[in-house]
Amino acid sequence: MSYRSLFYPYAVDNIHPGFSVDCVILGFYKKKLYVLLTKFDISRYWQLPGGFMFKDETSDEAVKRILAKRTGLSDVYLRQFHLFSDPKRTIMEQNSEFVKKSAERRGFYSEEEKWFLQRFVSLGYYAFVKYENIQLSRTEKNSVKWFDIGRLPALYSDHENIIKTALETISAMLPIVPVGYELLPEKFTMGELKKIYEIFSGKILDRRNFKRKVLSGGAVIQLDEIKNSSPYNPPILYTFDKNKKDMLEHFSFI
Amino acid sequence: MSYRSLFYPYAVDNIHPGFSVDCVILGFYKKKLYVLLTKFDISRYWQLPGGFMFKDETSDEAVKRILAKRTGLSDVYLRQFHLFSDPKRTIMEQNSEFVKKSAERRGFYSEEEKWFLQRFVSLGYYAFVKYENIQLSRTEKNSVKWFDIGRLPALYSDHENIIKTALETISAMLPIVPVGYELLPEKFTMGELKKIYEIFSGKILDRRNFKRKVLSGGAVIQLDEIKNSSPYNPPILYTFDKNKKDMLEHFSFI
DNA sequence: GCAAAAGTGTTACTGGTACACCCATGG
DNA sequence: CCATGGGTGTACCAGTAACACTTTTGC
Repeated sequence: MSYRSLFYPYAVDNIHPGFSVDCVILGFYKKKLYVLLTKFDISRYWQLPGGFMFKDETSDEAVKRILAKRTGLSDVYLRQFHLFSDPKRTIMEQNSEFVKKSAERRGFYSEEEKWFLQRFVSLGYYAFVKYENIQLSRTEKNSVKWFDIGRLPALYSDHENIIKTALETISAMLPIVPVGYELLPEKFTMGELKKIYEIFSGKILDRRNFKRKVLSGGAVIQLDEIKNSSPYNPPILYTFDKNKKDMLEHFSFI
Repeated sequence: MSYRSLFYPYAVDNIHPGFSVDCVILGFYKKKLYVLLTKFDISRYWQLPGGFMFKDETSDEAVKRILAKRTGLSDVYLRQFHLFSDPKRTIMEQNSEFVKKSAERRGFYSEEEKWFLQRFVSLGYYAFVKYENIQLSRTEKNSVKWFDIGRLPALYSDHENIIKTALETISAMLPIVPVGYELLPEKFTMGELKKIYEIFSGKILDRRNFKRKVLSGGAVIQLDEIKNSSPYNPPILYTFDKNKKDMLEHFSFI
């Protein structure tokens, strides 16, 4: 059996040199924040979904392409947040090991993949997706899994730092990031929305004041429905007013 | 007379490939915002101070190096804000013309400079400097000038867009950017501080409310001095409380 | 009946907004 | 004496913070 290069479809002559993108894909599920990570079977580390930029692409297009491949989703809220450019961020031993294992499996060593053994700067993106909409497209060579943001496994390269920086950036910009809108499903409870803001802000919010403020903004409307699947006193469901979607980037619940 | 390459000290084998940095250096003087631009004598366009990143540098180090060379300043407030990656952002005709003119002047054409005729992505930084501290280090081949932000000349490549994006970014993040602290001299008047916030926010602020808010924060202290050089009723001078400098990144005058 | 989640309303305080009058200087 | 910049204080309103009791459900 023959293996295609693990770098496919990337090669030295079709990518922008020394440049990669990495994407911190966040999802919210049962009161917790999760980040989507992938692992190649021959790698010892989990890593952020990422890849390279073709010569005729913008970085946004590259990330969208990569993300569509991993999650099947398009139209995802996606923002670049930082370029990671420390010359020491690329851990050359990890990359060498990767190229070596890939070569072993293919049964021959190819000069072709030498381009991978150089310094890369990486543009970090964060993305918000609706957890339930994602179907993890695992293949035999490539696992994809959600990880609780508080319990990350050993990560490739500086990816732990990329995740940390993403979360800090989002926190700092919470008032102008539509984090609730993007992370929650169509219908959600006030408790879920509150929880998201609590996670990112690191503060406990008052239930009653939070609700009043959210509803006073007018972008969230109360439905005539309750979520009866939940235990205890069933909560009311809410939804975002799609007409006022634009407000969400400029108005804040916090 | 022989000319050194205009790209000196950059060459294909010492820079990170396909990557540049550009810096929007802002200064405040007499109620107006200025941006620092440079022009090579052989170029038809003004441009942002920028350059390339050496193989052993971070992008921050590259920008600091470039900025020190242009302005003589170190310890400048400097932040990356966006990576410009449109494949069409590099206007190849402009670059070709530049290489050609440079070659003509040197009297020979060198293959060496071919690396300049490729696609570059550029990491944008903004910097705040104290206008009065800058001495423009013009050379015979290279002009450096302040331009009123509202009256820019024809700019190289996508630099007009980079400036526009920088200003938008700063506006969006005004509450967490210490714009007053970095742009104003040691001693300043309340009117000057207010003007800076008005420029970035695009709003007219109430003099009395602004002052009250600023002083209630505690990071600005009133001096026992007036600025008697000014016309009309001489204003009181203020200064930032250096002990509370950290607050300025987290507290807002607006 | 107890624990957990969620529903509801009032009060007090603080911070923001709006606004008017006076003073100093230069032309 | 007028235009311009700057100094000062008050009154009102809105938004925020703090807070208690009741309901539903499962165990």
